[in-house]
This record gives sequence, C-alpha cells and structure tokens, in this order.
Amino acid sequence: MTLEKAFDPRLATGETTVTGRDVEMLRAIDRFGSMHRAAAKLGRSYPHLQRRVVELEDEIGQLTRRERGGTDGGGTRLTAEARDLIRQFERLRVELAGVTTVPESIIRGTVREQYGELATVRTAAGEITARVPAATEEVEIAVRADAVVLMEPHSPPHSHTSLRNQLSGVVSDLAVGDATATVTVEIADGVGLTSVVTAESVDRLDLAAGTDVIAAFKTTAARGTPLDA
Amino acid sequence: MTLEKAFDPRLATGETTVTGRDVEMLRAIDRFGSMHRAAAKLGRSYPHLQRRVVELEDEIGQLTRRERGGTDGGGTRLTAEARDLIRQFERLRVELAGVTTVPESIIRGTVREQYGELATVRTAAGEITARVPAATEEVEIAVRADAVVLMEPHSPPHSHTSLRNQLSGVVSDLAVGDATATVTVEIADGVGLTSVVTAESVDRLDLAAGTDVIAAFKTTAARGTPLDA
DNA sequence: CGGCGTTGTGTCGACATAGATATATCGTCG
DNA sequence: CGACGATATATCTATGTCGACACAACGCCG
Repeated sequence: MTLEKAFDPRLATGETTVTGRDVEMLRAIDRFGSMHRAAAKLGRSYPHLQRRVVELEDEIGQLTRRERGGTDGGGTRLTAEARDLIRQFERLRVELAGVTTVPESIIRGTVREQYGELATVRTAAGEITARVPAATEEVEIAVRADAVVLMEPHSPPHSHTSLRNQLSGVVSDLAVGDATATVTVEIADGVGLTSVVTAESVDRLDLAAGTDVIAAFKTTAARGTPLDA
Repeated sequence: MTLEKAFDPRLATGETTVTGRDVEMLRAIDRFGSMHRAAAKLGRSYPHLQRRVVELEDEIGQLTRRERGGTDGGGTRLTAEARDLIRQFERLRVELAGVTTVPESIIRGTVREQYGELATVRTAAGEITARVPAATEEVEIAVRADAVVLMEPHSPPHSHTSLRNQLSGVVSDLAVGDATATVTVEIADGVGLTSVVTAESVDRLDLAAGTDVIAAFKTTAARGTPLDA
C-alpha cells in the first residue's frame, strides 16, 4: 500500500481563507472577462460565485472592478491585488508540491544535546545537527533531496561554509534523467541519503555507482520528528 | 493585508485519502484504548468514527485490532501499520510546515535557455539555473532560506560541489535568534537572498551587516513559477 | 443468568454547501 | 424607449456530512 503525499494549499487571513477553488474562480474571471461566463465555464452557479467574490473582497480588499450596463452589458476585471494574490497562491502551490515531489531521506537517531530549536542527534552515520522540537528523545530526521549538496571527497575541508553536516559515503544508486539525476549515497550501513542534482553535476563530480563523495546539508534543512508520543 | 500560508496535508491512495482528522482519530484510539472513549474525547459520534475506521481499513489494510466482550468490555488497539501511517503523516506535516515557516526569496527573471525541466534564467543578479516549467518566459524564482548556503568570499572556488548557483553579495540584514539566524544577502541592487543558518555559522563565517559573502544554492532547490499565464 | 462496557449497525434530523430558478437593476445602443 | 448582456439578490431544493438515538452482538464476571 503506497500512500501518496498530497495537500490543499490555502491563504489564510483572520476570517476567511482563500482556497484553490477561489483562485481558479479569479483566474476564470480574468480569462473570460465576466463572472457569468466564468461561472458557465467552471460549471458552477452564478449566484454563489458572485457572492463568493463579494465575500472575499469584504475580507481581503478590492479584487475586481465590476461594471454593469454599457454596450457589452458590462463585465468584471481583476485588480492588480487580485493578480498578486494569484501569484502568491501559485508560488505556495509550487513550493508545497516540491515537498511531495522531491524524495526525502529519513535517518533515525537519538537526541544528545538540545540548543533551543536545534539539537545534535546521534545516528548510525555519526552526529547530525538538525531542527528538533524540544523535549524529544528518539527522532526521525528528514532531509529533502534538493537540500543535499554533493562534494568531491578530496577537496579541501569546507569549514568556511554554513554546511554543518558533511557525511562521507559511497554512491550506491544513480538514476540520470532528462536534466537532473537522483543520487543515493550510502553514508552508513543501510543508511542512504538521496540527493537530486543536475546531470551536469554528475559529470563534473564524476559520479558513478561506487564513487566516494561527501553529502552535505545545512542544519536548518534537517527536520526531526518525534518517534515516541 | 497579510495572507498567511497554510495547507491541509493528506495521504492519498487511489480511492480514499487520509486526512488530519483521520490521524487525530487514530491517535485518540491509541491513547484511550477504545473507539468509544476516543469518540467521546474528540467530541464526535461513535457511529461515524467506527464507520470511518472500517472504511479506512477496507482501503489501506488492517489498522486496528478491535475486540468486544471480555472483562473490560473489549477495546481497540492500533497495529504497527497504523503507527507507521501516523508517523508518515507527521513527517509530511512537518515538511509542509517548513514551507510556510521558512522565509523564501523571490527573484524575477527571463528564461534564456531551457534544458528539460531546468533552465537558465537571466536576473538582476546574473544568470541563475533553476527548475522551470516548460514554455515560460518571465518567471519568479523562489528559493527557500534553508537551502541557501553561505560561504566565505575568498575561499577557493567551489567548483567541486553540486552548488551551481553561487552569487556574491553583502550582508544587508542579520537577525540572530535563539540558535539560528536569518541572514539577508544583497546580491544585486534591491535583490535580497535570505538564508537561515545556525548561530554558530554566523560566528564561524564572521557575519555582520556589511560582510562580503557568497550565497549559494542548488539548481534543483530553485523553483520558477510563470509570471504571465 | 443478568450486568457491563465494548464493538457493530440502522436510521433520523440538523446543518452547511452549492446548483437551479426567478427577478430586479444598470447603462449603452439602435 | 425597448433590447441586450452584464451585475445583484432572494429563495427553493438536492446533496453530503455528522451528531443523536436506538438496538443487537459479544464475552467475561459476579
């Protein structure tokens, strides 16, 4: 049974929350120039759509310029604020989609020391510093593959960067795609760390199954979730 | 009007989707040992809760061991699969929450060349390679602050890493918190790139307002969203 | 054997959501 | 002044969700 990650993005303000349906509605109004045609194209009723527009504007401010009468009977156009709203929502959707799309690596460990929102965690691959909620012992550390940097093993020590977790390992799996490649580095027995890099980086770092590499990631990119509770 | 990013996590399988409410229900069953008490504590009706458990099990497989009769009247316990499900959901929630919590930097640009899912984009801060949907011209590139690596400017060139975007700039803002710090680097006039690093990295890299630094991020961590549409 | 606290069902009604329908209003044009 | 196509609004109805209530089945115990 494979469970797929999914989500519903929302933009919330005290009272109302803007949903994907609302954004779809605004897009349709923008494209078709009137709420009537937007409602028709979306297959939803005009009265509810119209009320929703008013409701949103009561909360968020003017989103449309609605005019009735005139040679074409009138119509509705979006304001710049509405377009900003759409862009903001789209960015959120893309960012959230990244979470469900990008592979993540899970490393179990036990918390050694906690510093505010950070902690050092002992794992099979050595000590890792990560974001960990307070007062937890056993944790799972999750690292997104697009946050894992691969480095040549014999390069000078990278002490002058903010990459605090640097784990040496061996490439155990390499899937080169169109323009990107998914690389899994075994950093300890049975512990893999997956990274998504450009195909160009695969060439530049001379990566292949069996290659020695250093997999690095920032403390703030590693998130621990409690295992107990 | 500030709109807060929000989301509803889900775990989807062909037919049913597991919602936060379902996970909360499983947690309550686990804690109180019976569906009746779980329903009471959650303030929801037993029949619907019970039906939902059966419905979920029909889709996902056995989640509970339900027993009736006996000295204590029976009760319901979770299976290991149910606990896995809860953990998986919690990880998703944490990852998605990261998106709404971590600051992101937005850089506008125009696509120069597209390679599959990647593209080089001309921006005010120079060329940047990023993930960009096909057939778009004007884009906004979003980079999460926990994916931005800070490096000393005079260190040897980091050509032996998978960090393809390396932009030099000046620290324009520095907010040191409990254990982490939010650093904004001005990489061009009016273009800021925000990074969240550990307080220790601030010391190690000797960061302060006005310091020269290199801000780097992976191509796969930069996501473009179309501006036109 | 009856009591108890469960799990398992069936059914009803309250409530919110959304489409369907009807009507009023508005402003330009022929 | 009437037609047209849009906005604005009231109201009815279908639908789905969920709590409320009722009742059967189960299995151990006193």
